[in-house]
Amino acid sequence: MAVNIYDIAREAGTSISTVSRFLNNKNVRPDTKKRIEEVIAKYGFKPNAIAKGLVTKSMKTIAVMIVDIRLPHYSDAAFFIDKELSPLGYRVIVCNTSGDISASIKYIDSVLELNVDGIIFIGSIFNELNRYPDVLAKIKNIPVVLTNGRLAVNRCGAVYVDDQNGIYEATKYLINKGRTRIKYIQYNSNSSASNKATGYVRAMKERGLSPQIYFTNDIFGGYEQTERILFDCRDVDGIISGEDLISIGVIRALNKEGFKVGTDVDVVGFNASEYGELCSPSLTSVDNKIELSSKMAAQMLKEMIESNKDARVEEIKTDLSIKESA
Amino acid sequence: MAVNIYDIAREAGTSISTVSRFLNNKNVRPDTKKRIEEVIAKYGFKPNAIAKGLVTKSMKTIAVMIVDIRLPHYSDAAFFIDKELSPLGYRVIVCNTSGDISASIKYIDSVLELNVDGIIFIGSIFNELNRYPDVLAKIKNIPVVLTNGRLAVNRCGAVYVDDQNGIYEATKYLINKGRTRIKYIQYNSNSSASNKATGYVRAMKERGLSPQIYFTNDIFGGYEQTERILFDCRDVDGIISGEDLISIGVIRALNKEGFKVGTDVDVVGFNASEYGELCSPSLTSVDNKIELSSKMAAQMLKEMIESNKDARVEEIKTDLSIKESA
DNA sequence: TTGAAAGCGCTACCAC
DNA sequence: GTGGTAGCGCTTTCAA
Repeated sequence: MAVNIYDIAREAGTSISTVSRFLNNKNVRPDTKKRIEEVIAKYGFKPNAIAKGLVTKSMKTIAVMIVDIRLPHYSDAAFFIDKELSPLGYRVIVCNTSGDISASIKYIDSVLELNVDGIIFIGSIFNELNRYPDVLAKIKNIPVVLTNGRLAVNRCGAVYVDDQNGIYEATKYLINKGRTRIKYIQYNSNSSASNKATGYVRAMKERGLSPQIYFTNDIFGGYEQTERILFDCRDVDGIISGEDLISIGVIRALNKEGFKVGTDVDVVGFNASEYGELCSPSLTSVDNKIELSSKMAAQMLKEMIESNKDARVEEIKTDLSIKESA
Repeated sequence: MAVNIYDIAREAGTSISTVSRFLNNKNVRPDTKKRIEEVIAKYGFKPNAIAKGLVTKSMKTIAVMIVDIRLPHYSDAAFFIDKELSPLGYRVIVCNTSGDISASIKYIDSVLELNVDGIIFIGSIFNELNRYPDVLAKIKNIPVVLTNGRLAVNRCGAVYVDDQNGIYEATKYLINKGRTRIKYIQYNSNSSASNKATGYVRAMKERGLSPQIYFTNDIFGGYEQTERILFDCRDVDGIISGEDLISIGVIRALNKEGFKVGTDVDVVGFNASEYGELCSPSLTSVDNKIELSSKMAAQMLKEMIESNKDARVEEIKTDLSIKESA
């Protein structure tokens, strides 16, 4: 049905070898080239990537493992990775692993069957894969890159964002502004979340202040949740959380209770997402450079795939993006 | 390096044909089956999907074309499509077309080379592809599904969400509450956006009220934008927009100016996204059933791929999700 | 139920 | 520079 390289060769009066060379920008005499070009244009011929992949072992396809594309942090990551790699001809397969490690493994199997050229894992949760030697064995021969993590395989690049220090600096910022009764809201209890919390605890203890952490599992912070937190927070002058959406919920609740956010009480978030502009006052937030880290991860994977470069480990420092809420 | 079907056959003392039959759940004698099973387990053998794809012409892969995965509406769509099709063994390739039709065409070419089994286009913007006969020609032989659109190709399913009626009903709701000075904020000027605006205009005119539309291109509604809108809106008692994020920005601005949203002035959004919970008062919004429509699109595509079913056209009605802002 | 062999559409090697 | 040909790892006839 669809035309193939044989059809093109026949009509151009040459061999499939020559057509193949043309397709791969190898040396072909100008006149032969011209004839091939014309026939290809005539039929709108596109070489079959599957057949090519079977020979070359590369499908020009990479997989991105993320927890949930609906969360701004992850959709940003997927977006910037796509933006970086699509122009280079790579196709991006997005896998919503839901933070469930057995689901992740299914996705890994699936993309491995497809012979993806590489995998990017977003988020420290994927460190858990180190506990599955059989999974590591499967991916030991293809390049992978993690953000905030590392896998015990041959070719594993990493982009670390110093989350802990980001929260540490944010806490110090509030303390330097004279805040002393600062609480931290921890979303989830995975390693990434507790890592951030540790930054807060460190900063508090350094100044002789006593840290206090609240836990939540609802990122959109239902009223009950934020109200409960507020109930405990009447004596608070600073609130930091590890996710912008949570801090935005806190601001909403504080507004409702009549607190002047940014004056009576400071609020700081994490991610510096655009959503921080949706609340009033706008949200001061730790900027963990999602665009930069995603691009670096993509770039790193590309280099590992194409130039067989050694795995690198890169570090990124966060900034504090100061707006109105602190 | 990796084991293949030949290795399995040899070690199981049978032929590759039989191993292939086993892999595809065809008839194999129990004892042969058992031997094959054991060898496969021993090596953790996974059949190569590329080789399989070359023969079967199916890679069990589908593509989703969306404008920008960072927008909640689209990331929801991608999430629910993945959730629906991944368990069935399909891999989902996400393409951020950026609303640029020539970028879309590049993505289409790319996934077509991969012989994807089908394509889902999210959003009416992809109706524009009808103006490119050469593009239509390329996809005329694979099943496609659009939400809020239709392509002039053989096998094109569609899931329509009646956006226009959703806004129409929302407008009538405000009018029935006694609001008369209702404005509409239109984001973008593509067919989807103007379609929604039309619903507003229809409802206003039916009641003899004069419609008034503001335009914006910034979905996160910078202050300047919302303030400008507000400047013109001092005589307003209702504001409707075609995107939740815009309405949330409006609420923030109104709060700041001292308006009592839900009392002095009603605000209605569109999408009924969870972000509507992030503002105070919480956002009343047209629920366009993104989860349902995404699942239906995925289901429809799957049926077209697997059972060669005829293309269907389905319609979904919106609801008005009433919260505090109206 | 099983095995042999052709073929899917390419790339890459070898000889010319 | 070009053409012939052997695979890549599967599925799918066709015979047995």
